[in-house]
Amino acid sequence: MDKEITIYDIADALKLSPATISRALNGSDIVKEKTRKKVLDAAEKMGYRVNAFAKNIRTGKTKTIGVVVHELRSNFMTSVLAGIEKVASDNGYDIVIAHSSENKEKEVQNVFNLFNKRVDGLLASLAFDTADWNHYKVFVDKKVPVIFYDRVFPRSPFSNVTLDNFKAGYEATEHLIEQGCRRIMHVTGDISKNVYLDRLDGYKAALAAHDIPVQKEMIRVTTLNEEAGIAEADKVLKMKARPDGIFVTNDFCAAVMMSHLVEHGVKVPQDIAFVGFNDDPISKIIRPKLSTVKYPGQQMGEIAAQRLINELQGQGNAALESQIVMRPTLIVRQSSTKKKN
Amino acid sequence: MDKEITIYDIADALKLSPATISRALNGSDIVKEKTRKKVLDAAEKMGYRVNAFAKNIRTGKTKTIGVVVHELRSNFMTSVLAGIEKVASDNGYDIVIAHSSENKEKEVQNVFNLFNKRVDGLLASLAFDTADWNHYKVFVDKKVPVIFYDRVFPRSPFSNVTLDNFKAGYEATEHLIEQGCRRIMHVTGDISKNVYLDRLDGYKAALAAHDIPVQKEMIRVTTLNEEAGIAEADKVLKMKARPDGIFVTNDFCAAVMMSHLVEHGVKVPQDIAFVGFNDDPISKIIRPKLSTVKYPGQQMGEIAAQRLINELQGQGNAALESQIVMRPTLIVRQSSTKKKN
DNA sequence: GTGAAAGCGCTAACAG
DNA sequence: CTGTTAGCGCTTTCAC
Repeated sequence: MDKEITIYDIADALKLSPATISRALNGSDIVKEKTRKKVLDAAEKMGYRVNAFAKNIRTGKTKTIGVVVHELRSNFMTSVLAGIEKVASDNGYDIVIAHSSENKEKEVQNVFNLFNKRVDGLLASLAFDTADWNHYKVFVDKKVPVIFYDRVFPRSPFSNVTLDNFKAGYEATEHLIEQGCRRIMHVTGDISKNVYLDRLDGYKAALAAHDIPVQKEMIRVTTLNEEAGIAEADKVLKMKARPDGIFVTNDFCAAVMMSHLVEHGVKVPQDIAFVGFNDDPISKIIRPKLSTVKYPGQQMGEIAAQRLINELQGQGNAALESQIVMRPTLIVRQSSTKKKN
Repeated sequence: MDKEITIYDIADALKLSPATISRALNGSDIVKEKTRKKVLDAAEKMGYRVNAFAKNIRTGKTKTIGVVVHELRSNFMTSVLAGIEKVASDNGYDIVIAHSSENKEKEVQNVFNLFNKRVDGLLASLAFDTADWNHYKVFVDKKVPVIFYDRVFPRSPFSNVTLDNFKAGYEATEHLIEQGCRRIMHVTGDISKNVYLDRLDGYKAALAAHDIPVQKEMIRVTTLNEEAGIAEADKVLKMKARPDGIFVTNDFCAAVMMSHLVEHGVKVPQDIAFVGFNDDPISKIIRPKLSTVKYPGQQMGEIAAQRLINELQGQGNAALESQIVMRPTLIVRQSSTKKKN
């Protein structure tokens, strides 16, 4: 009961050769239908399980794709993962998740780890402070395909799947303008990341389109965590000329800021309108409910995984569609509704 | 550049035997210091990377532990994972995470998957609707150690690490009683899980200790999601005799209920005091801030992982300490503070 | 259709 | 201290 069953055991039991067992198990079409059945039955009955290592060592393939995530704690990310998992398992691939907790060191370590595990391909989203792609070079060297999703390198030779962050930033900002805001603050994250840089550009473009000057002091680059939310709220309270609208690129941070301001007598949306980002559950629970930008995480995962698998199976048009950009949706709730309909 | 470097290549280059290379690479102490250095240098220079499969197939060990999580989306869970990761990597183990999204089918599939991947040991927390442990039997049969954490089987032959849910339930309820509540509602999850059953028992015991009768209609078994929160809040609104305190075993659901009630004119904590569970970030953002029960996720992860590794290394006292229970802390915020100090 | 045999990269006796 | 040798379980020519 302790010993593993191997194809040799099945071969012995059936008076066949290991080669035939192997062929039958792998659905080779040159084995007689009757034999195949017999083998499959025996395998089942004897409790046979492939030894993936032995298989991998021979084939050089692992049928596994690695997924590097920068953070697990978000709704968006779990949706993306769900999408990846779906497509992967539909195509017979396993996935192994490595999460870097927004930490570059960990990301580097994880990437090497996945490389050593010999994943067939890699899907990755960058940690907050990842600035170079040296650690992905091993994959390039061995010609193991890598596709980035969500947080990608601004200008890199890799394929990637992203949200249209520019458009998202533009629409969120324009929405605030349409609600009558003129002094719009933008609270965002590290703009060396495409994600935040593009949203910022969208914000600027929307202001420009409506002839509102961009003011440097209204653009706040922060860590987007709880402390940052409180700190920024405090700064707003101290401003002589407060903003009348704030676009924060993260719901959690937006919620913190908003609560803090409300607690200090600011009326939302009347004094200051708010728009967040992500459609996190928190946006529906907080009062006033937070307007936000939603994007299709599950589909992003599905698309990224499908492209990787296509490439693995040699059907890749990587060169033809190396950048895929997905469209966001603005969700308007009370926090930004100054005008009643 | 495309070909993998093997220990044979190094052996050839250095005019040594593969065995010596292997020994040097694995830090065996019977190899001469000078040779070891030479080998390590060469390996580095030639770009050698172990082939984990070849290694695993020989040793029968993968130096990998599988982690089954019922849900990733919580703060608590990511803390647990961080703890597991820390201990694992300190001991030279990799971890592979499989998440079941509260879905039994997926859990079953993940467990088999990890089994096939030949993890050396398993840490698992059960999905919402997992009721039997048939899928873990393969591990038992092959004597691969499994330790459950957080969500465990109420009465099972496995070791586990849990929160003292009874105590948590007791303290949360007693706190409400001390604040003057007498009609205390308990909103919780599936009580076939230890987690919820024990909290319920704690709730009942606290009521009993204060001579408050337990009323069946005040105990609500729900799914603890958003819809459940709204539905329960609606039911409360329709009650002739409303509760004056509610203990919800999940912060998110508590927040939803609370918001909904407040929106319908209920004053929190004056009319109804609230206590949640988990110390989720949301508990600090919502107004009034939510009292809650916090527990040490990171330590739970560390302890679970350490115990598993001890067992793997034959230092296990599994029989002696098969159940480890961790102590929760009640965090009092505005949502339950009826009495001012 | 099936079998025999070689070998993937590595480790673990057993010698020396 | 180092080398020789024999597999681990599987796939894959090449024969039959």
